[in-house]
Amino acid sequence: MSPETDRRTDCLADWCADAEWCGLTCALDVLDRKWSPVVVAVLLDGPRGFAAISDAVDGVSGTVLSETLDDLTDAGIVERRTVSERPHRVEYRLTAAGRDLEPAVEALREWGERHGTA
Amino acid sequence: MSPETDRRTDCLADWCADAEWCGLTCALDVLDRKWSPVVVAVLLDGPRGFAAISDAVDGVSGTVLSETLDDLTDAGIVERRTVSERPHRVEYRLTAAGRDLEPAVEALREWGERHGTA
DNA sequence: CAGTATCCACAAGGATACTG
DNA sequence: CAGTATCCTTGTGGATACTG
Repeated sequence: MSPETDRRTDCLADWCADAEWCGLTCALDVLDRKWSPVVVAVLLDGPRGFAAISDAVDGVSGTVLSETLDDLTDAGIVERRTVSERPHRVEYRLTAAGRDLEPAVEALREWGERHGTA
Repeated sequence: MSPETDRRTDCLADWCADAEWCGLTCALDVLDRKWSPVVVAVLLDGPRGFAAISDAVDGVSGTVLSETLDDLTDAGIVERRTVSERPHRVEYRLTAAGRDLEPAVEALREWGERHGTA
């Protein structure tokens, strides 16, 4: 009954207890934050600046959006590009791994369209 | 700038601010809890009792699993069936809406298999 | 504009003990 | 076995103010 027995040690999610659901838990770990999937969905339409994302994702605070983008960047899903301009601008775009999330995000969105209404 | 302008009032998620991502936010709202998607994944393999789910989802406490199943039941994703036996037994199974989550869960799991390893 | 630094509030997970 | 009732701790979101 040792919890380590069938645990995937190469899994990014530290709460992945059993190998059976490791893929799922890893994906969930990356999209753990409330707004992460929505941000990914926004960026699937193309690169955006901070303000554009903030506008598209109505309801998120600047602080949290910043943290969310940081986490997504650390996870290798989002890439930051600082544009040397005045005023200061930063562009966020999905990496290949990020774009690869499209089927999952799409599937979730479609489910919501079908079942998520009262 | 009224936040209510383009908000889908028929969306189950109360934090769905704009119609654009309503489907996605609704789905996320339903799978909001840490273990919800994993529980759904387990039940995609067929109906299970409380103990069986608890065993399959290694790492979750009884309290939280109970709450998770309650929420999923309220959301119309899981169905409870009490089996009149001794000792007391309860069976959980996915509803049609729950089974309809399979593509999304599968897509997430596949992404994790591809990208979620260190 | 694009953040960072605090501070606060609340929700959710976990442990334990108890009940039908 | 299948929960429910507490209690505790942490994580996360949000507001505000400040910096480059």
